[in-house]
Amino acid sequence: MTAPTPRSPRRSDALTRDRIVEAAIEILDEEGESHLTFRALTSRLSTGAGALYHHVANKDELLAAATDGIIGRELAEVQDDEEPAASIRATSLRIFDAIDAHPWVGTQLSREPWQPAVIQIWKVLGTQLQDIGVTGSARSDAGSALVNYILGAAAQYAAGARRIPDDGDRKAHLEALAAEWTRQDSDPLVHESASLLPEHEDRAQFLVGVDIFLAGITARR
Amino acid sequence: MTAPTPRSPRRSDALTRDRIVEAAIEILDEEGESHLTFRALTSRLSTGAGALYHHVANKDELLAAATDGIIGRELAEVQDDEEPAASIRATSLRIFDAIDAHPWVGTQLSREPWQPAVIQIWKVLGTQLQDIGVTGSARSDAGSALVNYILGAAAQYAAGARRIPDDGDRKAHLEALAAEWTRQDSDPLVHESASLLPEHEDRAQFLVGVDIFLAGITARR
DNA sequence: ACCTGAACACCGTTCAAGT
DNA sequence: ACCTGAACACCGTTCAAGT
Repeated sequence: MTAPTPRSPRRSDALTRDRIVEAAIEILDEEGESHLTFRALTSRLSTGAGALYHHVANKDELLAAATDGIIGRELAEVQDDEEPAASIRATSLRIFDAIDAHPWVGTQLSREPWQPAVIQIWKVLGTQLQDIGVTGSARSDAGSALVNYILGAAAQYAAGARRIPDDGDRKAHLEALAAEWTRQDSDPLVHESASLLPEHEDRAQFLVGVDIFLAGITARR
Repeated sequence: MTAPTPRSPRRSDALTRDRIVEAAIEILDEEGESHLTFRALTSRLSTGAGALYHHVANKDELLAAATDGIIGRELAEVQDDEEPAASIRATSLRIFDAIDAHPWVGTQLSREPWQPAVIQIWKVLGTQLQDIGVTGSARSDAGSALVNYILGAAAQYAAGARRIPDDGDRKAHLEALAAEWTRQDSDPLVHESASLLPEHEDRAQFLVGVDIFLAGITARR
């Protein structure tokens, strides 16, 4: 244990790990994943590259910390519903919405299974699964299915949203994509999928997936 | 001028897109994702960078083509079982095994939703869902849930396998990870998960996830 | 201890020049 | 048309030198 050392007044702009992670989140949100570089960070924080490495091991750790920051804030808001299945739906939607607001989080979450943000998700959903009466290795199996579904959907929707912006042109984009599919492929199933594409809503479809897994977990209990 | 043109041993034929994709798959399999560079490719194919760009638009397209090559070969082997649910299990396991053999495929599949390999997976599973009696927008919802689960699990297991090699030390690695979890976290749920970790089998757990999904589809039909 | 910023060892991609 | 390979505009990371 160290004795409380008297310190000189902290410079208000002292570099800390948190400040670096915050700056990284700003760049990721404002300019996108490809613009997060150590050079952009040093410029935004008016420092040198070596200073950043004094607080952060490398870029992977920085991305994991930024992701953990976003997911942590979101999961802190989770309030358990009286109906345990409703809590699982709410948690899943929170994660979906966080990724919708920060697409880079969707990419990062599927990159490293034991990063802090993924462990957080596991813990919250694991507890909620316990609440609906799933325990032991069944909980571990159900949790893995649900987490893998959420992370997979997250990555796909995030990548899709990056390509097809959710603006006024969204429907036109989806119609163009549907037209491309039907042109390239005569399979009637592809045609049917293409016809459904323009009306497709990511968030609603994501929730249907959560419900399918919940129904499956209940059916097998 | 003297007679026949000297050629380097690997360069016995003209450069084609297929030859480039094959060489990329070799590098990815033998040396890993981080070693696939255009410089490594030019060296293996005894050519220049510009020549590669004459056949392939960029690195993303090359990775998508390599992934499509692996997935295409694997799905071509799919034979429909008499029991339609068994066909879905078999297809899912084929994709899992392909990713187990080529971890980079798992990473790539979750990067771009409308790449050829993902569309192939959609088509095969969509047809098999049709066979168990799911049609219209229900098929689209179920297909999205199943594909997202498979791709999410694929990415997680592939990233995990990269960190914890499936060799004699696997169990020791998992025990060390479990010990780390329990040290950092006193939550009894985390302790229970940690105790299950060393005996955990990715492939079996993946299949349980597919079964949960199938049970959910059946329950909601 | 904390920070600076030049230097190192790479990248993907382009393009004038060759056959 | 197809190919070559140097050049360009970047990267993440390191490290001797400063305060």
